[in-house]
Amino acid sequence: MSRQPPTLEDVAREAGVSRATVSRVVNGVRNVDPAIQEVVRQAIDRTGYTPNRAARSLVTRRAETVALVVSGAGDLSEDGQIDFAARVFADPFFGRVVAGVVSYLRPHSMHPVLMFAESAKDRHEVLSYLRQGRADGALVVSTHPDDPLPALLAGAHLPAVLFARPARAVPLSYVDLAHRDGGRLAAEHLLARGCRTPATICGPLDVAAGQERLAGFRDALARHGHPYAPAAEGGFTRDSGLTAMARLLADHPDIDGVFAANDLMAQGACQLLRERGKRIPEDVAVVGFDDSSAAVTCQPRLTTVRQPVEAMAARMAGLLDEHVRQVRREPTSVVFDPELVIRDSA
Amino acid sequence: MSRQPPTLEDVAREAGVSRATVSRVVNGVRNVDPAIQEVVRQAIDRTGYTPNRAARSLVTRRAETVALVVSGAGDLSEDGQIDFAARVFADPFFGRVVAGVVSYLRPHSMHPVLMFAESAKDRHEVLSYLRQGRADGALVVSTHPDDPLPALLAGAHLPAVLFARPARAVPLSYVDLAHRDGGRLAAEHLLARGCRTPATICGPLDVAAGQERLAGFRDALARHGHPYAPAAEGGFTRDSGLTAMARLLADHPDIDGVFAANDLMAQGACQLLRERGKRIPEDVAVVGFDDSSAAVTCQPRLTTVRQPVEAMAARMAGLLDEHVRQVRREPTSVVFDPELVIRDSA
DNA sequence: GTGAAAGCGCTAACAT
DNA sequence: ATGTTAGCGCTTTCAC
Repeated sequence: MSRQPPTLEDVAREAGVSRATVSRVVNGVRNVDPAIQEVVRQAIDRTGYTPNRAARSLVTRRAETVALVVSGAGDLSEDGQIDFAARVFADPFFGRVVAGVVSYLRPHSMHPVLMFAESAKDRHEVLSYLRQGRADGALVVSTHPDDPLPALLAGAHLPAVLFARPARAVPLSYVDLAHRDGGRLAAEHLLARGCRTPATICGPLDVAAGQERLAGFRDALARHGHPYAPAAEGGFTRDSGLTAMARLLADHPDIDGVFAANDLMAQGACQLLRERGKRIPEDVAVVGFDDSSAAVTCQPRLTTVRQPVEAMAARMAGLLDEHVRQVRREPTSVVFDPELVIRDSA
Repeated sequence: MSRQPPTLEDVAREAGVSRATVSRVVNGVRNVDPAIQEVVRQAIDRTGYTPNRAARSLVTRRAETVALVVSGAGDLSEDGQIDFAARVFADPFFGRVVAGVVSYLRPHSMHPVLMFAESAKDRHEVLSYLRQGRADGALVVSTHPDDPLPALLAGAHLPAVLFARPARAVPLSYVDLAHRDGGRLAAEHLLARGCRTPATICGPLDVAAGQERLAGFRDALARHGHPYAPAAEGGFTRDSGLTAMARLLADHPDIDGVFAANDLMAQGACQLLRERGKRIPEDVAVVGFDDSSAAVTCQPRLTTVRQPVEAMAARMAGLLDEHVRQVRREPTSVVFDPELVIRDSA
């Protein structure tokens, strides 16, 4: 049915020049007579020519594609896989990562291939994907501190950049947030609005982000004369925030301020608080973390510590690009600053 | 630093056979002596050989990659783009689509490239991406009835499969849900539990899914002696569900059952209902649609019409694969049946 | 400034 | 059953 797509050869014949010349104008290389350039350009339009990427990649050794891999640590069944993917995107965080990555990639005419790596087999697949040259490098978002993928990537000398500092040191670039400062911001805001007994729903303590946000919160509190703040650990999900809030309230009924280590948990906390008839922020002030879509969906709208995920993800893509182009050879880290966004909950 | 990766040639030399033989064992083609197979396999292990995809694609004319494109109808600015991507993933629907697509693709060692097409330029880019042979076909999820992409794809004879029947007929395969049956299911359940004055928060009426769910709901009601049911139009977002519910309640204070055309809107409706002191389902029963993660997050957990998004997306990928492999030549449609999932809200 | 020609690494006839 | 060979479409020296 559909005839073969036109090749360089076809365009060259049409324009009455050589393949090399056409290639030069296609790739915007100088040293081509403007008049000939025009002729070639017209021939391209007439034929509807589009360069064949495989052929180009074969010689340039670039795929102009990066792998965006969401990586766990487990070894899930096939059924688990599908849940993993769906669960991952249930958190507004990943949508923002995707948005940020694409915002960098698109203008550079690169595209992300989505990969999920939850098992040893998956991880092997990611490596082989890169080794096959199907992608020039990997952008990896680990969901688990024990994720072995970063080390594997580094060991294979494959270009990769991480979102967040890995639990175990690995010679790879990463972008991150000053989580500790974020915790501090939350504490100071709660104190400034007059909270007497602040508490926190912290993130999983085996994740650096969880630890650091908590540490920053407690440090700031301590510096203002609050030697102790109750904490209940959550799992960064809405439900876990809700149950953590219930525990907190049971143990310390007089709590009047809560810092939740992400917006989802803050949302859960708000829900429980409302069910218990507490007014927010009058009875209990709530500060979230991330400034994700959940922050504005929440009732009331969340005062929260903003993590500029889109910008971070874009930067991550930029770093990878530099590594791929060999403009940057040594691993580096870029740490972003959090920012307090004041809305209605505190 | 890193020496060139090994090629077929290297393996052949190492194994003492020809390139062709190595290629045969790599591609699992029969007609290779088991003993030689073993020798070759060892040589592959020893050299750490991985086939170069560009070279293979160049001759097979297959990228083993498909584009997963989320497509609108607008012509947004660069800033709009990033919002679009983030907004898209804010709906749990897309995470499920991704999960389903990946569940088919992975076992077939194919991978999805994520693309967002919100402007004419974007659409052109999708077309040229496919024409360049970087992806073998497109899986498209339109977010707008006026989306011109399906027609462009069909016009260019590029393999593509749609999620949901397009507003304007286009010779492309698609998967869809029997939305009308879904609306009927909701109506019958509400009636069966004794609702006297059912109403609906319908989806946007310019989208087929919105229309059909409403029509199915009203038809079923009519067949049971309810000639009229109040409807308020929402935009498939939580907020729009909340305000639609408010309108409904203002105009018809005696409503005792609501069918929301998706779970997000049902969630918004529940929130408003609770704020107004209505008990769910005692005072007002609520039925959602989709059975997304929002259904179980909701308070109370949502009785809802299940749309098997993952299975639909997987099937969509399967259809595309058939078209790409030319196993299927004519466009086809696969319509899935909805199913009522009873939980606590009705 | 332009063309000729040599591959990039692989698959698929075609020979043997 | 295995090897030989001819490309796939492109970029890139190297001559001119």
